Amino acid sequence: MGVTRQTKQVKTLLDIFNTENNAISVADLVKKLSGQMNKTTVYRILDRLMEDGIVHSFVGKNGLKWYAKCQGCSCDAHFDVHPHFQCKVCGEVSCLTSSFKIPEVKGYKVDAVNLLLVGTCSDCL
Amino acid sequence: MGVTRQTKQVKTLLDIFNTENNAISVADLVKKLSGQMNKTTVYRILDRLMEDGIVHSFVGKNGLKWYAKCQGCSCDAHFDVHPHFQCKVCGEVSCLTSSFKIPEVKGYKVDAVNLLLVGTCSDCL
DNA sequence: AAATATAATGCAACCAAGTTGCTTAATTAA
DNA sequence: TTAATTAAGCAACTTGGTTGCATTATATTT
Ligand SMILES: [Mn+2]
Ligand SMILES: [Mn+2]
Ligand SMILES: [Zn+2]
Ligand SMILES: [Zn+2]
Repeated sequence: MGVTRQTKQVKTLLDIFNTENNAISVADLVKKLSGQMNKTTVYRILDRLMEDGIVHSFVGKNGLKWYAKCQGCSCDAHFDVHPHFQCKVCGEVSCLTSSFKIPEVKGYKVDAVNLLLVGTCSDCL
Repeated sequence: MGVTRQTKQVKTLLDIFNTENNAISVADLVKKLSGQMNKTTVYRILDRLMEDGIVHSFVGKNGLKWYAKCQGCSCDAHFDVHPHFQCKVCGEVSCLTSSFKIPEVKGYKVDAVNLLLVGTCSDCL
């Protein structure tokens, strides 16, 4: 299990994910929380929250790690497989609700799919 | 235009991409070529080769940058839009020939798609 | 075959993201 | 309230990637 103690820092992180609709990069979190919390703490809490199925992570177009809140996941399995969208203009990253089928590739066994759409979001169009 | 002079270092890089079927991470290239070539040079040549449509780049599942040879691209446009596959066992990354249609998302303008399949390759099954 | 112009390399220093080991503090249970 | 132990802080480190500038090598001109 991931989080076992309800520390002030865990509450802070949970609050951020509960009020924020979009995904957040770890780098941004560390910056935003500098002074409140050590960056090592941020990384470790995110790890634990992911173990618990509270958040999920993925890699953005520049190789940075992003986190977003899960919808209906548990510590046993991450169910919400979905694409992500990254806006080239404002930089915002969001989870898309549209599902997609895992493509079959002959000779390969596909376990996970990372689908990142890059373009311009509705606000920036 | 990217490459204008046929230096020893450029030839070395081109030779690697012409003999290697799979994608190569920049980190691996820098390691493999250490002693032969400065890492700054590796990064800069890769940039130029990409400008010329000779190689293309993408981000692997751990956020590392990978390069692979293009098929039929020019300095004007990178045409070969395709998914990539990363094997969790041996770590190899390869370009998939299967094409896919760019998904439409209401309200968004999608310019590029990064599709990375993660699983087990035929050698490791 | 020099001389020239300048593209490209090497080097060192730097930056940013992420990790590790260990000490100290805070939460929870007894 | 004490004790057990999870979790936070801190500092040092690692790795991938970038930048500025001096030097070298390529291609072109004379
Ligand atoms: Mn998501
Ligand atoms: Mn490819
Ligand atoms: Zn936007
Ligand atoms: Zn494999």
